[in-house]
Amino acid sequence: MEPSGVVASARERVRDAVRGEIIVAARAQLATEGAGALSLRAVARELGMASSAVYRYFKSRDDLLTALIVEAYDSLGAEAEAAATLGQGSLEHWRNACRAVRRWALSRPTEYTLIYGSPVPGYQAPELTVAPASRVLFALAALLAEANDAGELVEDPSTVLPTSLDTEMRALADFAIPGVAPSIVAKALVAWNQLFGQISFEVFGQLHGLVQDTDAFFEFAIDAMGRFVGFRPA
Amino acid sequence: MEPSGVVASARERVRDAVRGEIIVAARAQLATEGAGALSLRAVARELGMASSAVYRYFKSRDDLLTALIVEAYDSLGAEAEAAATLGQGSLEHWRNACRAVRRWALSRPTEYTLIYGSPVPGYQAPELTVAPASRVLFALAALLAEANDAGELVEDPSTVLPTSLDTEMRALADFAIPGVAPSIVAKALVAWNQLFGQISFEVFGQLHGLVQDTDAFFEFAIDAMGRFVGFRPA
DNA sequence: CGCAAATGAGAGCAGTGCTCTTATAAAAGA
DNA sequence: TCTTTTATAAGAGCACTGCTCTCATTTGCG
Repeated sequence: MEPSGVVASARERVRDAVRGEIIVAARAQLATEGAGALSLRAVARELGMASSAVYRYFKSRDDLLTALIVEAYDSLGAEAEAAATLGQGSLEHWRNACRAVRRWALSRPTEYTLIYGSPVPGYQAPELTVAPASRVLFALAALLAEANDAGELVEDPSTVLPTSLDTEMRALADFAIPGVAPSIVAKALVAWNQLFGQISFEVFGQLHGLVQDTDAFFEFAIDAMGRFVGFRPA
Repeated sequence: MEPSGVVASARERVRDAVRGEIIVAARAQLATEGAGALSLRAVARELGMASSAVYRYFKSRDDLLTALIVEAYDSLGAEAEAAATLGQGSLEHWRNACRAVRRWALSRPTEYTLIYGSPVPGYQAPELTVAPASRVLFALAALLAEANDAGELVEDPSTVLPTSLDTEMRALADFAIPGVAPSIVAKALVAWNQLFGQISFEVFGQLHGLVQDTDAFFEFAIDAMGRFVGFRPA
């Protein structure tokens, strides 16, 4: 009999509870041990169950990893979405969104590593991770669209795109942020890469010895990149 | 007896040869299997020797990993250094250096992942990796210094730094690129993060479905960021 | 030539992901 | 209520991993 979906049977509820416990334990182990060192057996030990029992809930280690990845993407996406409407003016919205992403990354570094670091060896992200993975980008796109509607996005006429890129950016704009100029879309993508590049470098320790006041440097970067994209300062 | 260093004894030469063979086999396995899946036993099998014998040459798996990392850093550094003097004008030098980094990354993705992706679980980079890791950054710094000396670097007076960042960037400039304005140093670091952020996103597949013509997009980015830093177009 | 050092091979330990069979508990049907 | 079906748990086992030990062999140097 197919479960009705909304109303969960007693068995289903306890099953979901166990699933949740496994995920919690796995996340704890992830935080302490690191991404690829996530061991199903260790999680099982932690929970006092046989390793084989865990396979009733996750058919493979990658399956468990996927659950963690989806959770991380969703958590980060929610933070970014919430922050993208804070403050006054588009530039401040942009900055707050960036700050939210960084704050999340620094508070949950192993999970940031999981989703924005190198792919875990042998792991292939399944289809269902695509949607949650896009949330941050969509939040930034919405930000862009609002700024454009409010007239707070100025286009630099000296920015020229080659035709191939122009048509691509135009298509991208039509899909997600109608009305925004192709050159601004391209710049926004550049800024997006900058944002995650900088956060990754900070999380992965690549800034060590170069920059001490990472807070100030980050503020400088998001301000500069915000203006680069075309946000008009309030 | 300490080996004289320059002249290698017969034993030392064959030892170095075996070491080299192991590294080659390891790199091959790295390329096919991925970063964290590098197995000492597998490379031993490949070379037809017992796994325990490999431990005569590398005292741990991390030790072998370090050798690969150093080799990768040096290879990338050499490419960047060579490219940073190609072409006419600072902006073109900058662009060629960026192109070289990207070309290297795309041609050796697993090794790029090894050095710029998430740290391998449980692996702690030893001190001796610091120097080769800095080569790319130093190449870019030299580029900046030359551009500044040639008067091809213009400072945007509207760029203001907070005092803490100003002193830091000034100290950084004094150390590596004397004469370059603090605001330009900060912008160069932003551009550096952008460069590796974009390349990482491309290598890790995060650009999939967003940008098709990654070549054109990269050209746009390095041109835009080059101007952002202050390189005067030739 | 002989000796000491370097090397190779093998066994073994503790760990991993994963699969299989067997036992048990719980829900569903008669 | 009793039986049957189904989900879960447990354990053994396979093939693999990094790494350490011992023991035999080779090899180069004095």
